[in-house]
Amino acid sequence: MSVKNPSIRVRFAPSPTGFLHIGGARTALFNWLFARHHQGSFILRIEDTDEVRSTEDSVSGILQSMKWLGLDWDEGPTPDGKGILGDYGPYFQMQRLSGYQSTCDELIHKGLAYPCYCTTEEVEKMRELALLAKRPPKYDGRCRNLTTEDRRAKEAEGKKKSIRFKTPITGETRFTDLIHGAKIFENALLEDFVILKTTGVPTYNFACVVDDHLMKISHVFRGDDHLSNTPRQMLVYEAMGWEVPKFAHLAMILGSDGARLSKRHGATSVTDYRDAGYLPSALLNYLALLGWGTEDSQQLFTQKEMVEKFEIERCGKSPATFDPAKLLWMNGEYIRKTSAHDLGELAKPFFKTRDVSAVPVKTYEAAVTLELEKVKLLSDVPTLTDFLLWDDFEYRDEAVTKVLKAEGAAGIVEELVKRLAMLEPFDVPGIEALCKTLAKDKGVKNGAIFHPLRVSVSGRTEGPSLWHMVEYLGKARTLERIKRAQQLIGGASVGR
RNA sequence: GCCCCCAUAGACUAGUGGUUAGGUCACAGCCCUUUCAAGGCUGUAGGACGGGUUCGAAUCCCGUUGGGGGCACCA
Repeated sequence: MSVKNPSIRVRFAPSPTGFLHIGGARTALFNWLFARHHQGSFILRIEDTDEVRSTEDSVSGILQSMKWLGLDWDEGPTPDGKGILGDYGPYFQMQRLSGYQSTCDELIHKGLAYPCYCTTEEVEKMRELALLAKRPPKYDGRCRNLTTEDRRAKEAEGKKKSIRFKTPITGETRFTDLIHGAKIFENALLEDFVILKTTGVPTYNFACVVDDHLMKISHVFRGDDHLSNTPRQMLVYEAMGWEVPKFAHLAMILGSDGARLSKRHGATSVTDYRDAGYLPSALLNYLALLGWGTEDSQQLFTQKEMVEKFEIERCGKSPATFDPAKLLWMNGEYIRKTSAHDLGELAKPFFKTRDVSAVPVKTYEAAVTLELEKVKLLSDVPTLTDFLLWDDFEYRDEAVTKVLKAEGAAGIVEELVKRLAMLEPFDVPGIEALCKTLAKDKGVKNGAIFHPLRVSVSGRTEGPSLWHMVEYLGKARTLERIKRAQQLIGGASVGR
């Protein structure tokens, strides 16, 4: 791995309480782009302090999704989740408890944090009452000034304690956001928030700061739903006398109804898109455009270009609506840039009912080539190519009725069989010339030849270029298929 | 209730004081064409509203409205 710029260290810090979703992927991408652009380090940290909702499955799911997207990290758990990459590990917060504990002790020692013996119920009541009295629903700080004796008494009663941060009651906290500019928050609006739960596990706003400091994180890029957490975190940095990283709060991604993108908007996890047949490169490109753009509004980027051109300062402030239609278009663009060979390989897992690996590679690739321009999703490949790969396809009723049973079609098909059987070589120019000559001989329009031939060999009215398709099938298969079609026509219109 | 964020067409966006307001998706039409696509061309459609500042405002300031987020021993 190349030498990293030590002054650029960013991280993506998901909590493993579910799969990696689109919003998370976008945050990860922007961090990754920034790190790669500046030759810095991209760190993956798992924030698993929610002991109830965190699961190992989520961890492996997130790692897998990151890997699939190609967002490689320089530090963090190894992709299998078992080892450690980098010098600031472990990268699971539940394995870093001693660090939070000692920082917390230091704050208590400095008089900037204190034990609180209130139960969750008591605090909730406090908030309700405050709200009724039209005051902000805050913890009232009743344990702030407990004497040593008070504390001893509470401990003797066996009361559990959490640790709260002593938020300044006056003054303001200000910072400059790389995207939003100067921001000012009044300290008085903040409550004394819990930094260590009764279980000894840190809360998010505390663990995050401790780790970002310990891991020497230089820039924090996250969703702007965290904007109001930032002053709390800054207060902790200041209390500890630590250098504050630079912040950039990314605008949210919304669903079509304008609400934050969530499960009720349909597919929202990265794996949903993988399974639907999207290419990671296309997803990434689309996500990059959600909240970021170049001066010339460039749409398609190679990964290299994206890294080169990405600038956090060019990120927009306003939330962006996720548009599946544009993603689909973009995926088609990426697929058309993929070679038939690669596309074929990528599409193989999407054949659910047939064993495509039994098809000769060349045949399969040739079939994919014929349909390439129609593929938008990898999952389109099976339905687009199955009638080219296997001969036992169904003739569509509508195609048979409309085209094969049309007036004069039977005679044309019969003549096609005769002439095609004698065609040598059986190639595109030959087939085309043969069909056109036949049209002339019969005194009909080209279409009167082309359409029946198409349906005869494919069972459908739409498909690849006719000549190329027939050439691909070869003489034997073509004739077999036409004979099958003739049986479908039956005697009804023969000779007319 | 309080705090915060945001505001260019249906969607993503460019443009930071003087532009015929540009690009992309979607939509419509035309061309290409045996079909379906792909591609090419053309088109419909846009600075929420109200006040300022200024010779001049999408662009700067204030307000209104609308949308979003937060106010946990969740992250």
